[in-house]
Amino acid sequence: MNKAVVDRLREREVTPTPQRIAILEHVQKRTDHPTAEQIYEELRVNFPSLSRATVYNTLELLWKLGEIQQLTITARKARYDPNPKPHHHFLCWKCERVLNIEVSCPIAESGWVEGNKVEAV
Amino acid sequence: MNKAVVDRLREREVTPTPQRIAILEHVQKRTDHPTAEQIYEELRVNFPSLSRATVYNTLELLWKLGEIQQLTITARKARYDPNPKPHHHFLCWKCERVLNIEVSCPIAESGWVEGNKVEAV
DNA sequence: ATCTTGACAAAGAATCATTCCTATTTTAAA
DNA sequence: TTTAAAATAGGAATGATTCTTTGTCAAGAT
Repeated sequence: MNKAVVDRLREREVTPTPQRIAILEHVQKRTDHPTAEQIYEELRVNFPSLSRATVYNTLELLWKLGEIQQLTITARKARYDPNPKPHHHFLCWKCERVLNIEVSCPIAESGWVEGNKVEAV
Repeated sequence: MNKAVVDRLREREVTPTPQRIAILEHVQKRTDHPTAEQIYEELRVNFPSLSRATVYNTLELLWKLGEIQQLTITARKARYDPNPKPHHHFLCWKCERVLNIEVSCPIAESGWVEGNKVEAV
């Protein structure tokens, strides 16, 4: 149980349920970019009653709150990143791993393109 | 029946079937970034025997051949672009349209990042 | 302390894009 | 033409995600 995570949820006026705390803590601990299914499988070990739907709903909620980021770098499955700030990624087509990459990008930095607000890169 | 398209397929040692010709011609004509389903629905009007599986297989084939590009900018459905060269896109979350954007990008231009070959941006 | 209300979660059904399978048709080469 | 290989049609299967229903829990009112 992580006080910082609990406080963060309260600030956003979201009930800090055990499920939400566990999911946010878990994503924040990871340095890879897990899928919803991977998060579900790993949390299930110590949280057997956890439901897949709760994982999907919570990831969506945390993304909407700006606590985490959803990546659509792969065609079928979404991936999640504990860093909500827009930044670039690299997907290896062989090993399927996703890496953060540092590249200066005028669009990510300005947050605008052709008059449209950029929510993600 | 477009001779340039037929020749292009022959060059790649791929049988220029009516289905493949129709699909490649169709994608090349479009300036938006259609999904496989959209391509299927539109071609079906004049090609009623066309199968969804053929559309999927052909788009995959044309992508592997480097004739078109598959985009994974949206989480669920792939989209296709007649321009096979890596370039950047903008997705509007309201209208779902995808636009090409011009932005100078060291990664797209060099084709490499941290020792890895970049196949798409 | 008990009751009520609303938010949350669990479980599994439903959905939808995509892939797979197989019988049939088409193509290209001999 | 005949024939073997390649390609297609049609529909079933798959898999990620969303939806629906039912049950549970917590906070405030009685």
